[in-house]
Amino acid sequence: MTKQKNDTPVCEGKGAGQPAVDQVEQRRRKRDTLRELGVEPYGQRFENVQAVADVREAVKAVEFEPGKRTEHRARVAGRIALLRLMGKLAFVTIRDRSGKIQLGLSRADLGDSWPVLKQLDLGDIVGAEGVLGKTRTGELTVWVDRLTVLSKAVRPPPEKWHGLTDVDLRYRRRYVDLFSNPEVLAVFQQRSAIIGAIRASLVGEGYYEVDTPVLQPIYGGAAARPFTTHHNTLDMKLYMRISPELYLKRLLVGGMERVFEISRNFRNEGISTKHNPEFTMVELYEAYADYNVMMERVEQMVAAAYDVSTLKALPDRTELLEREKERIGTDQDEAAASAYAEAEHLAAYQTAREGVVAGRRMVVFNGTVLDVTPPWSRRKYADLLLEYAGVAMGDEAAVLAKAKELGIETGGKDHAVVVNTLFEATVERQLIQPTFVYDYPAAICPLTRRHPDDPSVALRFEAFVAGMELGNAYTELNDPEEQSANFKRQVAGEGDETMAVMDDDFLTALEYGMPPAGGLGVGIDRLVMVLTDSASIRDVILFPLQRSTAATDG
RNA sequence: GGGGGUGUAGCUCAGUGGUAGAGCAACGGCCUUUUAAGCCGUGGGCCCUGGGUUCGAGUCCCAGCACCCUCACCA
Repeated sequence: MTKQKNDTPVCEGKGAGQPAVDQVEQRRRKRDTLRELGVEPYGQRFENVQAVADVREAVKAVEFEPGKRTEHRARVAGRIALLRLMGKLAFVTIRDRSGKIQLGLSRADLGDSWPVLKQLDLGDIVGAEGVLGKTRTGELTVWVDRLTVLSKAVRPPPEKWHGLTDVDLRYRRRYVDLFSNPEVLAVFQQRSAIIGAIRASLVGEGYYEVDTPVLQPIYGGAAARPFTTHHNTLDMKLYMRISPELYLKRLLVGGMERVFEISRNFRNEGISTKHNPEFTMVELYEAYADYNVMMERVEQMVAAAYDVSTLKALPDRTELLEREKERIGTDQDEAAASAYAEAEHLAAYQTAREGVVAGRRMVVFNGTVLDVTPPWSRRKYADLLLEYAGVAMGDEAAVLAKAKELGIETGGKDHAVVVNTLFEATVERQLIQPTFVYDYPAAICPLTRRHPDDPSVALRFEAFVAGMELGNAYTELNDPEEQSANFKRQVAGEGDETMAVMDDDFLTALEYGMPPAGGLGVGIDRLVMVLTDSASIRDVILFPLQRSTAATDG
């Protein structure tokens, strides 16, 4: 749909009289008029700009007399969100990264610059300087004496109240989504803060941040199909990494005893609200630790991430929903069920807010209240399987019977694989509150040390939140013989954890001696989803993969 | 891959087989403290694409394309 419409150039005039001119053409004309007025429509550096939020903060304590101006000056810049021209006076609301502020412009103040105003449109970027005041209605206003055009937008922005809602277009033109939907911008600002907090948290524990290859001759560390590519000069087949694991462990061998990487991984698998072909993990390894330490690291990182994001987000989102509810209330035939759902959602926010007041770290995700305050619940894999599937992990007959009952394919599959499929089908979606599930069937954990008291299980845990896998961790296997044997089984295609090629160099590294260690990967995108109440992974990835690249136009 | 849904003006959306609609945005006019500003007027459409049924299709049928939800698959 986008292609067809946007390729249409200027609308042709129908019938007699004036030719019909589309909005882009109108704006181009205004751009030209600006040049005729001696105003360059694409400005340059605009110095000493204050963020709108900083302007507000600076005069927080000032007592304004409504209708009067003060001596406080402000210099701001942003995109025009609202434009109201009234004869010799205009109000222009601009938005920058930190918020909105109103500009007041009068012909008396602007003098010769006044005609410039008529050439401005919604979506243009302007700079303005003037004195602060409040209108009779109490709105903080910059009474502009100098107006600078910084960028003329020749395309009109989306409708000002609803913004851009077409999901496809929002992802394809994320830049429009970002400037027209402030809550989207807020999500990505929080994402930035969350990654910063995780980084700071690990650096504070003495971790080194490293970068390991994205282009790998041998892929490993996870069971997923890779994207393949080719290097021309070396005439070499390469894979985009599916995991940084095997490289980070080499660094443990090298003596970097605490390392982490914020790693973009690429998996050539299905796309869903929880899966994007490229996604971000923080993966870390800590010598002399084990998976119990890794549980603490998860709790610590999530707490750090929470502290920089949700405390701010909670009231904002509540306000947003209240506004939404109000809007629905005014639309007469809007489904009452929808309003009810919103009310339920608000109730969840209320509960979360009360929890926060009581000192808990609580969020609302998809309408469910989650408490991510450490410590999280720790549950043994086998116990959960017994509880939700009603079968003992070691009881092959019972596991098979239950799997068949649920329509799970079992033919020719390893017992551990059947067990895990059963686990995924019965247990995972029940794990709403943050939970560490530990001691997985050993056969599905080729990189994990086995339990010293029970070799059928491995020292691995996965972290679940809202029925979604958030992280995965092991007490790392550092025995090269055992690792070699596990790899051989994988290459042979056993246990559903296949590997294309043996990574001999990794085994060589282990033979030099890798310290015992705990290792952990946490899905950043999913964590951001939970902390920003985003229902789809595409809402926390700036440019999620979309079909068809032909949609761009001039 | 299965099931369900959506696709109409720049944006958000109505539309009952019979000449294509609203709000916002745009254009013209009035207006010096407005609040999603208002009032008067004007322009703007390959109704996703391709077939079919029909005297007549935005509407009904079939196929396709794109997106969303869901199930399946998926460390």
